[in-house]
Amino acid sequence: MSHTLGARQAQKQRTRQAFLDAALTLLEEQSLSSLGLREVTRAVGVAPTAFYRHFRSTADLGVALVGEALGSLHPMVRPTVAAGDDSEERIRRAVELIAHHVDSHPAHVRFIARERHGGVRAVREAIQAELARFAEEVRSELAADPQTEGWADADVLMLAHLYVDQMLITASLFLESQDGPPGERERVTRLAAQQLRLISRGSRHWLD
Amino acid sequence: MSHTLGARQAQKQRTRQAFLDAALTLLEEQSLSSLGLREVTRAVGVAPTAFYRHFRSTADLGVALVGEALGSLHPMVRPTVAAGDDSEERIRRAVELIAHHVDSHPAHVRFIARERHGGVRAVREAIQAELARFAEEVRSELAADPQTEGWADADVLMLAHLYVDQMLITASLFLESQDGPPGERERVTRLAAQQLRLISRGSRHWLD
DNA sequence: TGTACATCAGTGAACGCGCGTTCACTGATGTAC
DNA sequence: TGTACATCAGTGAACGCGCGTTCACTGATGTAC
Repeated sequence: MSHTLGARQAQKQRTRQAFLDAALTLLEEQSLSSLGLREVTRAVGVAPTAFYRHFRSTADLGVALVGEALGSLHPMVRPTVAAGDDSEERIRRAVELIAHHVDSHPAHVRFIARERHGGVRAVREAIQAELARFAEEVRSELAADPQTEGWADADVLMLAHLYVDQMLITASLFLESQDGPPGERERVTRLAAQQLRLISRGSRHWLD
Repeated sequence: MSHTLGARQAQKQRTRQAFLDAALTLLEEQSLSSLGLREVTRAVGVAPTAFYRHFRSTADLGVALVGEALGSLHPMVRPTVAAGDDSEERIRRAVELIAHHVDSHPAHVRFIARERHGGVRAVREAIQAELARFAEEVRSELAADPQTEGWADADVLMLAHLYVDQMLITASLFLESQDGPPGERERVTRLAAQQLRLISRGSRHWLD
């Protein structure tokens, strides 16, 4: 085992991760506000009291999940939005990137969509804060693009929010398409691409 | 009392409505998947068993709330979207209409935002079905507009979904602005108006 | 209008169950010398 | 390297509590004649 961490610390981290993974799985069928502490410890295979060695409450665990879930989403943000033009290739790749992310982290996407407006204040606020950071990052990406030259700062941020929201809506549609009829995924792909195109057109003619 | 309904039926309806109202209030602080049957009956002031005279479960009650909540939203849809141009006056009125709706039915808006991706399948599906109907209605409104002449049918529906989603995002932002700093409401008003303008511009140049 | 019977919204007691939290504990890991 | 002590992740028993659901009931309202 790693000497820099110590066997005890390493084991604790592994258990903590097991809590997060088990919770994420359980949250596919319910909301955080109804997730039970005993339910999670049962899924992990430890005593109920072990929970308190890692989290103060299920809400606390939820906040930790926000970091994990939006951390995995993070690398996806820039490429989705880079350059505001409607080059076919760029839009195609952006939508594919979202679809791929939903395929590889479906539980993360579901968690964020579900708890963004969910019943647990601390988690809601953590998600809003992270999404605001995303929007700020997208804003700075867009500001560097010649497309937004001469735009008011507030308008660049407005467009950034539009892209971030659109990204989440699309991710959520891909998620739902997983238990939909065959061909649903393709329908969502086309829909998302057309919506990005329309937003692009709007950007291109913003200063008309 | 109304002769056409009967005192018994009328009283039953009143109790049922009390259940819906109490549940909506309780759902401001939690999700449907953690709402308890006894919690609701306690709020109404009846015995727990009275619940079963009206609903099979809290999920069933949730489905009834979907009808009520989206019914109240319904009259708002058409005017928000009527005519795809970006006339200042039209956009201003649309945003004001949304803001007014959030002011007068905050609990309905919160319920829909929360449960749209929430932990109760039957409710999620009921909301998706109603929103699809909204989108269809918006589509038919847009199709009648000269703006969309020559558009593919799928693209008109695509734009309709964009408007419906935008409407919900805006409503949700207004809701959050209620416990935000002063001036937040005005910021949301401007943001929403600019986003509608951008979508309008995109529509206007769709066939370029 | 009055009477006899049917309906049914709401009651209240009872049930078994799983919940979150407390507490003193154990025993493997870490640390000081 | 070996020893003695400290730390602390995970345990297991115990608690009081509120949950959803069942059941036989009551009494006001509705209906038939």
